[in-house]
Amino acid sequence: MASHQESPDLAAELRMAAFRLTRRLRAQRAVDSMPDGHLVVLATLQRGPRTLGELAEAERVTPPSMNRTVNALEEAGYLTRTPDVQDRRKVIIEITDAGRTLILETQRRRDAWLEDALADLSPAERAALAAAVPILRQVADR
Amino acid sequence: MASHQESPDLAAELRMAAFRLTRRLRAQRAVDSMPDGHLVVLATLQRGPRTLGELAEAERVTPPSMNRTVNALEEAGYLTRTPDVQDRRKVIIEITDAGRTLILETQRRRDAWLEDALADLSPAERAALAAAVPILRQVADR
DNA sequence: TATTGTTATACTCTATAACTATA
DNA sequence: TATAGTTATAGAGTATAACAATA
Repeated sequence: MASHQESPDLAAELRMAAFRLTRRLRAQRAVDSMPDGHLVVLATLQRGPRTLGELAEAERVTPPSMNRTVNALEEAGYLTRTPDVQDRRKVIIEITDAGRTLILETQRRRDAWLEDALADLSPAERAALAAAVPILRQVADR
Repeated sequence: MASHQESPDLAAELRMAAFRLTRRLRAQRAVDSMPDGHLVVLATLQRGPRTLGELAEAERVTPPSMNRTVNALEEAGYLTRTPDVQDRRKVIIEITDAGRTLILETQRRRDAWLEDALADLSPAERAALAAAVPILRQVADR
C-alpha cells in the first residue's frame, strides 16, 4: 500500500501525538484565568515591540479583536502603548516587566510538567526526542 | 545546572515545536466554519456512543456547554440522540454517517498536508520522527 | 434525595462595519 | 485617497444557576 514510508500511518500518528501533548501542556498556566491567546500575544511581545497591526497579523486575528486583547493586557499592566513618533497613526506596544514575569512563570510551569514527564524516560528515549525536535520544527515551519 | 539532561532545553524546545506543529495542523479542516471543539466531539463519538455527561467529562466542559455543541451537531445531522431504555434519564448520542464522513475528510486533509511535509524529509529524518512518536504519546498520556 | 439532561441568562472572544486621525 | 487604530454591534462558545424528569 504505502510506498516509501517506514510506517504507513506516520502522519496520522504524529498528528494525534502532537495534539495530545499540546492539550496537556496547554492546561499548565501561570494565571489560570488568563486565556491562551493573551499569553501568546505576550510571548510575541517578548521578542520585541510590535504595532497593533503586526500583532493582529501574527495571531491571524482581526485588528479590532486584537485591540480588545491589548486593552485587557494593558489594563492588567502587562504591556504599554506608546504613539509612534515617526508615524503618529501607529502605536508601539511593548511588554512590561510584569508581563515578562507572567510569561516566564507560565513557561516555567509548563516546562516543569514536561520535564517531570521527560525525567521518567530512559536516556535513549530522551535522545530520540531530542533528535526529533529539530525535524518537527522544520516540518511546522515549512 | 541541569544534571541528567542531554539538552538542557529539551522540554522548552519540544514544547515550542509541538505548539507550532499543532497550530499548523489545526488550520487544516474539512469544514472551515466548524469549530475545533465540534470536530473533537465527533472524533470521540467515532470510537462509540456516549451520553451527554460522558462527552462533557471527556472534553472537560460543563454539561450545558456540551449540550449546545450537541444541539448544533444534531441539527447539522452529524449525530443522533436516543433515550436510554435502561435508564430513561440518559440519552445515547451516536455519530451518523455524515458525521463519520466529516471526520474522515478532516483527518484526510490534515494528514495530506502533513504527509506532504514529511515527504520532503530524508528517510533518516522520517525514521527519527517515527521513533519519537510512541515516546511522545507516552509522555502525553502519563 | 440524587442524578441526568435541559433551559435561562450572562460573560468572553472574535468578527464585520463604521468612524477618527494621520499620511 | 489610503492606512492605522479604534469604537459599535453582533455572533459563537462557555459558564453558573435553576428546572424537569427519572432513579
